[in-house]
Order: sequence, then structure tokens, then C-alpha cells
Amino acid sequence: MKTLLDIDYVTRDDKVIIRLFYKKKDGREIEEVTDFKPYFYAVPVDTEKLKGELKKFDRILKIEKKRMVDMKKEIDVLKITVKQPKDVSELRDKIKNLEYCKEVREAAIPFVERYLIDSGLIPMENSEEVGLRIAAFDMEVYNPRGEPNPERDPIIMISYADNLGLKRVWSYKHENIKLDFLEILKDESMIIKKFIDTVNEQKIDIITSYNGDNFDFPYLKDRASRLKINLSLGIDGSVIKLERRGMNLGARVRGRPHIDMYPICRQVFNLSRYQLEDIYLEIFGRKKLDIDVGEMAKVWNSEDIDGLKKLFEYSLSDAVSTLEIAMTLLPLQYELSRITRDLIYESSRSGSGQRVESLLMRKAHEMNILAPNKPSDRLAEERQRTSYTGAYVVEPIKGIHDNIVLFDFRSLYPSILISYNIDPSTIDCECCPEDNYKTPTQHYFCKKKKGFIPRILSELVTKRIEIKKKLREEKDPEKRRLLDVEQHAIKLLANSAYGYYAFARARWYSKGCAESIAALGREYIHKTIREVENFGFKVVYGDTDSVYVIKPKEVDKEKIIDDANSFLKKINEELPEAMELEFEGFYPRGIFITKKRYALMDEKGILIVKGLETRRRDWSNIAKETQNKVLNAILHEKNPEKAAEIVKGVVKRIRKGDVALRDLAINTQITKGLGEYVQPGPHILAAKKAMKRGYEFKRGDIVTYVVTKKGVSISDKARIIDFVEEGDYDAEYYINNQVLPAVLRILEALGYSEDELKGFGKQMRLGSF
DNA sequence: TACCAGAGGAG
DNA sequence: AAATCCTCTGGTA
Repeated sequence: MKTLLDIDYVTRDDKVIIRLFYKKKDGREIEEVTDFKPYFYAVPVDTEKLKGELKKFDRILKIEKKRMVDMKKEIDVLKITVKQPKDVSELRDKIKNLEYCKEVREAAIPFVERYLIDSGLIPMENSEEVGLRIAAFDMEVYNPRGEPNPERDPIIMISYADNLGLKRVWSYKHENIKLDFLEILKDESMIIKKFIDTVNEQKIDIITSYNGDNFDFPYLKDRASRLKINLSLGIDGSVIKLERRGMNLGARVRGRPHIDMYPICRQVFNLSRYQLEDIYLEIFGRKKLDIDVGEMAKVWNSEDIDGLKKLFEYSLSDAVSTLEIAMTLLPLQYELSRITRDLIYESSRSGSGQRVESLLMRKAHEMNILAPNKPSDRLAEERQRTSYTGAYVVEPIKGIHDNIVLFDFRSLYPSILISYNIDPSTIDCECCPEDNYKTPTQHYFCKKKKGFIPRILSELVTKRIEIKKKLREEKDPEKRRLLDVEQHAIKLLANSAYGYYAFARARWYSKGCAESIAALGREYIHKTIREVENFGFKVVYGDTDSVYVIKPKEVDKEKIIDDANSFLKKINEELPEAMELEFEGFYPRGIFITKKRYALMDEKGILIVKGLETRRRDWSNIAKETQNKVLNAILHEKNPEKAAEIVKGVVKRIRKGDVALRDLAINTQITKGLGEYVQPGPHILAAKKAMKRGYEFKRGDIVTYVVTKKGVSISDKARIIDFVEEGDYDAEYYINNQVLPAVLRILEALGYSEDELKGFGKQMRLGSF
């Protein structure tokens, strides 16, 4: 039993050798593969003539004629096998331009990926059985002037935790501090060496970090090279490698995958901020030890025993938390790696488009399908310029409704994709008669031959149904956990297929397919609305694949639910087999404000809020909490007067000046390069002010700012929270631009006239309550 | 007041 | 480097 962690290749004597890095129960294994050669395909204009042209290239080992499926037809291709991976990139452009070559295909696939596709090996298989040894690490860096600089600022401690139970902080200088996990070594060099040695001695298989790709490893690498230390963390003694991955970096350790939990957390959770503390709180529901990092250098230079102890404890808690997060989130990553058959290093850094594509590449190879080429940058931009019509959203009936039933389609888009056989190879086929079903977009889909992607998707859906069945029968919690992860991974992939068709950089891009799926989705939701209204319900809202309905004049909950089920029975008989409308919930009361903004109260009295300020990171807690209280007063007690009292109290508190900074903070992401803004908002101005004081901000960062008293415009007044004193906030801004808009919108939907609201708002603004 | 860029949510 | 639909803010003219 073994699990495949990593693959690379080396060349010896002009021969390419693939190395497979396995973890076994009792150790490691590196297997060498010498009989796999790089290759690509050429599509000939004339097969024999192209063969003739190819004779002049001496790096070619073999040329074979093959028949392969290319979208709607079968074609002849030449499989060109070469000596080394670099020969592929060198030869492909020359061969592409030959007179008798139409195009080259599968000629830009990295060699390791090529091998993974062809070998059918499954990375991370048996990952739960081999006993993977997982370590997390974190560093603290001397930062006397804000952002540390590797040219001058040393690493002052490295913390380490692994799933064998070892917990360590390595540091220097403070020999008098005694803590059971703390080892005071001679200097910075020694702590780096100790870290490398420990990873090797503990025989660690997977290294995890929190933002190791873009902070810890680049910093560590820089410091190590200044100190003339080899960062030889690789299984084979190789040093870590920093790779460019789009806008970011990836830190690669050979044979011992480094998994950065930060991008995974950004993908998995929807949070206001993604500091380690925020994630820890989200997953475990308890606070992680925290310190003021701005004070770290001061404490480091002091002899403050308690302060220093706290600093070391904090450092350890970072590594321990990272390990705990990894132990929680990695199983899903392993499963995604198994399904897509990408190495865990790649898979854990992939987006949904890349994952779908990896899966398709593997399946295409199994089915003798020639993969379409990736689009050029120019073609991708071209594709991006044209949009298409997506989902339908029902204009809500504003205000309060009682006894609301929610219906929605189970996996609407995947089920349409499968039911209608929507695929680039089946769209507008030539083999089907004229009366074939036309979607509202005027496309139709082959009825004779099942498409490639519908086939894969229905396999996935079938597999998921089987897993869910097993899950229902399984008692062992450990096995249940694994089955649940399995079905979850499949769901993620299935739900990405529609978006993949419209993804400009996709190989199997097809706008026609994407817009047909969306158009059919609209037809089905319209059909549902029509029929549910004929059945005596009234639609109060709906979005894409869901409808919220009420039964006017009916007050008996049981009767409403009975009717809902009768309706479901009727409509599901009319729907295609793979499609199903489901009973999703019953809500005693709800308030609808606008499209995509509403709140519901469930039968337990729990508030479910969608789209409103309460759900947005770019609104302050004070506004969000007040809105939430107002919603509760209205939905629980139908008591707008109480709501008004709540608001009155909050306005008073804001005026008094004793609202805590953390309740005034607004989080906004920097979504573009700082120089690219035409209209920079308050968060950008706040970030720029902070940068003058040594802070670093870049695209992707979330700025946490407060609107202070100092300045004229809102942007003037915005400062990042670290630089704001408690009490320094613009009360009028928080009253007029935060709390009041958030709550007045709710009251407006209740039917207060605009004039009443103006008075209401004005009164509050004047503080006359 | 109308308009636009920008952000982040829903599904 | 998955898609579209939609609301709302802050700044500008």
C-alpha cells in the first residue's frame, strides 16, 4: 500500500527518467520510470507528405499514425515521440509551420502531467491508510519598522508542529526564558538548520503553512541564501523552488508536497478577512492566541519575561493552528487530487476551471479523444468580450409574507447538461433531423450520440448517488467522514461544468453550450412559476433555480405543506428524468426587499439573511448588528416600534463616541493593481496612507479601515484600523452612511411611505429620539 | 441629479 | 485565471 505524493523528471545521458515519490506505511519509495517518452500530435493535411517533411528532425524517436476523435469527427493524426521534454517545445513550432501540417495538438502539456494522464496513476490514493506525516510551520520576523525586509530583518523564531505530536519553537538570544516547547539556539542560521533537520528527522511527508507560498518560504529562502544555508527540504536533498503561478508564487518542495492553507481557506470559506485568527475562529469556534504584531520588535528587544513568553506562545500557536486547519481541510484536497488526478501540489492551488479541465484531459485520453488546444491570449480575450444571457430573477413582492414555501431544482445546470446532452461535440450536429429540439438560443443537440462531457458528468452524478446511499447505511463515523468528503468533491466538480463552458481559457470552451444551459434553466423556472401559480400558490420571489411561494388566505401550515407536496408530485412527473424540483424549506415569515436581498425566519426562529448588509464584509459591524436586530424585531414580533427603539439607542451610542473600533471596521478587497484605479475608493486611499508608513498592500489584500474624524471626504477620513485610536471615528458617517441606510431599507419595505421615512430618518439624524 | 467605477453578494 | 445577474456606495461633473 502506497500513496503517490509527487512526480518529477531528470535527464541522464540524453535520457529522460521520471521519478515517482511514494509514501508507504513503513517509509518512502522513489520509483524510476525510464520507458515513457514525451510526445505530441500533428494533424496532417496529407499524412504521407507530412511524414516526409518530418524526416529532417533528428530528435524524433518515432512517428505513428493514429485515428482519434476530434469533436464531431474521427481524424488521422501523427503521434510524434521525441527524446526529451524540451524537444516538444522546440519542435512543435517548427512542425506547426510545415506545409503539410494543419496544426499541432497536446503539444503544450507539461511532461509530468503528460505522464500522469497516460499512466492513469492516481495521486494521493490510499492517503488515509499510509499514515501521512504532516507538519506545519510558521516564522516570526523582526519588524521594527512595520513591514519586514529580508535584506536587513532577521527571522527571530520558527515554530513547528506535526501530527506525531512534536511542538517546537526555535529562537535565539533570550536564553533565560524557559518553556517546554522552546529551544534557544545560537543564532538565526541555527534555527533555520534546526527546522530543516527536524523535517528530515521526523520523516515529514507534507509540509503545510499559512501563506508560505508568498511570505514564509520566499523570506526563508532569501535569508537562507544570505546566511549561505541550503534550504534542502526536498526528499532528495534538493532545495525549495519558488515558481510563478499567475500573479502569485508557489513554493515547491521535491517529494514532500508543500500545501499552503491560505489559498485553500480563501476558496473554501466566505469570510470578511482571512487572517489565521479568522479562519481558526470560523472552523473551531474559539479564539486563537493573538498578539499585537506591531509590538513584536519592541518585546523582542526587551527583557520583559512575560511579554517574551507570550510571544513564543503566540508563535507556537500559529504553527499548531495551521496544523489543525490542515488536518481539517486536507481530506477534501486529497479527494479532489484523486478525482482530477493532479498532484496535490497543483490540485491544492487550482481553481474550479483548472480542476474540470484536468478531469477532462484524463477522460479524453481514456476515450481516445484528441484534446482541443488551449486558446491563445488573443483568442481568450476575444472570448471574454462577448457575454450571453444568464439566469432569470423574479422581481420580489416587497414586504412581509407569512408561511413561505421554498422549492428549488436539485443541481439544475448539471441536470440540464446531462438531460439535453449539451456538449461541444453534439451542438448543432449534422446527423439529427430538423425537428430536433431547439433551445431558446436556436441551438440543438444530438440525440444519437452521447457527448463527452455529459457522459463524464452523468458518471460523476451516478457515483455521487452511490456514495450518498453508502453514507446512509454507514455507521462508523470515520468512514462516514470520508464518504462525505467524496460526495462533496464530486458535487464541487459537477457544479463547475457549466461555468467551465463559458470560461474563456477553457479547452472545451463553448459559449453555445453555456448559453443553452442558461436558456433552458430559464425555461424551467418559468414553467415552474406558471404551474405553481395555476396550482393556487403565489410566487413572491425566485432566483435561477428557486421559487418562494405563499398560499394566500391559507393559514394552516399542514395544508400548505400538503399542497406543496401535491404540486411537486405533479411537476416532477412532467420533468426529464435527471431533473427534479424539491421541497427545500418552510418559513413562517420572511421579508423581501429587492432582488437578491431578503430575510427569512425558519421554524426554529433562526434568521436567514441573503444579500443584505448583514452579509457583506464591506459594511461595519455596528450597521450589520443593528440591521440584524431590526430584522429580528420585525420577523419575530412584527414590531417596527421596537425596531425604531433599537435604532434610536444605537444612534445615541454612536454619538456618545463609545463604539469600539472593531465594530466600526469596514473590510474591502483591493481587486486591481494600485496604479490601475480610475476611481479609487476609501479603502484604496486608506491603504495608500498606510503604505507611506511602511505597510505593504497589493492586489488581493483585504483592507480593514475606519472612517475617522480627520479629513474632508470619506476617503480622506478612511484609515486602516491599526493607525486609529479608540474613539476616533466620524459619528455622522456611521449614523447616516451605515446604520440608517441599512435599517431604513428594511422599514421602507414594510410599507412606510417615503415621507414617513424621511421624517423617521430625519428624526434619527437629528437625534431627537 | 445622473452617471460611472468598484465591490461583493446570490444562485 | 468557472459563469451572469443584481444592488448599492462614493466620487465626479
